[in-house]
Amino acid sequence: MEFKTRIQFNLTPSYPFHFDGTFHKPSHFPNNLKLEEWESGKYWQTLRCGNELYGLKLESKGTAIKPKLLVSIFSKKALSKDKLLNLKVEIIWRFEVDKDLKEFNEMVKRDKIFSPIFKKWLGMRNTAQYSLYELLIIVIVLQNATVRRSQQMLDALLAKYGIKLKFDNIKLWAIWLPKALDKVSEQELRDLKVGYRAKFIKKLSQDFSAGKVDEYRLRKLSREETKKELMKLYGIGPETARILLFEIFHQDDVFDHISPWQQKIYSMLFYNKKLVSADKIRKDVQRNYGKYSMLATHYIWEDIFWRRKNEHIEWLEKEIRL
DNA sequence: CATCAGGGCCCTG
DNA sequence: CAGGGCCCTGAT
Repeated sequence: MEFKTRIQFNLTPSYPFHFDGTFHKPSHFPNNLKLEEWESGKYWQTLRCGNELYGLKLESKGTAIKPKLLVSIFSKKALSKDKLLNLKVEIIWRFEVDKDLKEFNEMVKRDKIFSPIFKKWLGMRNTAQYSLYELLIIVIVLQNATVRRSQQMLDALLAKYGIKLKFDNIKLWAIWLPKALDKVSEQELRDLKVGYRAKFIKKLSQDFSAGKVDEYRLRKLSREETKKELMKLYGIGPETARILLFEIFHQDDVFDHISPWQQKIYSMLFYNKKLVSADKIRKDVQRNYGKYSMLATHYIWEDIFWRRKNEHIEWLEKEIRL
């Protein structure tokens, strides 16, 4: 499928703004059938907004003092005014274009250990690249699996049910709509070697297809209410809910659940020690960064994965099991 | 060749 | 609320 119709507009992000830190998250696992593409100053992804699919391209324009985003939206046919307005609102929300980082930046400027890292990524946002359903699929293939296996599962699912979209001379994949799995049996999903996750994917897709989950309503709830609603979903426990709260609902303080593999990486990052108790890590991070505990951790976390692109970090390689 | 844990969650007792 | 089971893979 190719989208050739294009409409462009500019957005002015709140200052300061860090384009590359915002639109490339090196800690995310790379599967082969790509959902997004990035190079310095440019970013492409397929974009789900309601039941519609678009191609999205973002480019860094303007200057460091006056940052600007050039947004290009590719679609099958010309967009109505309403849809365009909706998309603008959605893009601003998803990528935190308007985020007020003043208080956060003031706080981390005084950080005794990590202020250089916060300075380096000044203006970075935590983005919601995906719709709730899309990220649910991704986090489910992450559960109880090594990175390589997660890649295999997502690739297999995309190859069978995904949509290959060409726009701006680039080919990317998009995750199917929930209703596309209406007539797909649990066994057919199992045949893609997703194991017991087939049941999760099937049930979740049914619930979304039946309109039982309203992402836009959840955005308006408090953190605790949203978490409660998410945990009701079949296959969604505390860890998955935490990821969703941060990466979809922009809750900056969800540093409550620390899994064993994260504990090992945090121990090295924060203390340069092999293993610090999860309880101590949680208390220290919450005390140091308060309502920005997850956002602050996100900066430090992504920074080490950026460094990994150019240097070999022995202890990290050991923790990233392929 | 077997055995086992892994970017968790569900279900049972 | 603790513990077993779950799918499949690659590591040992």
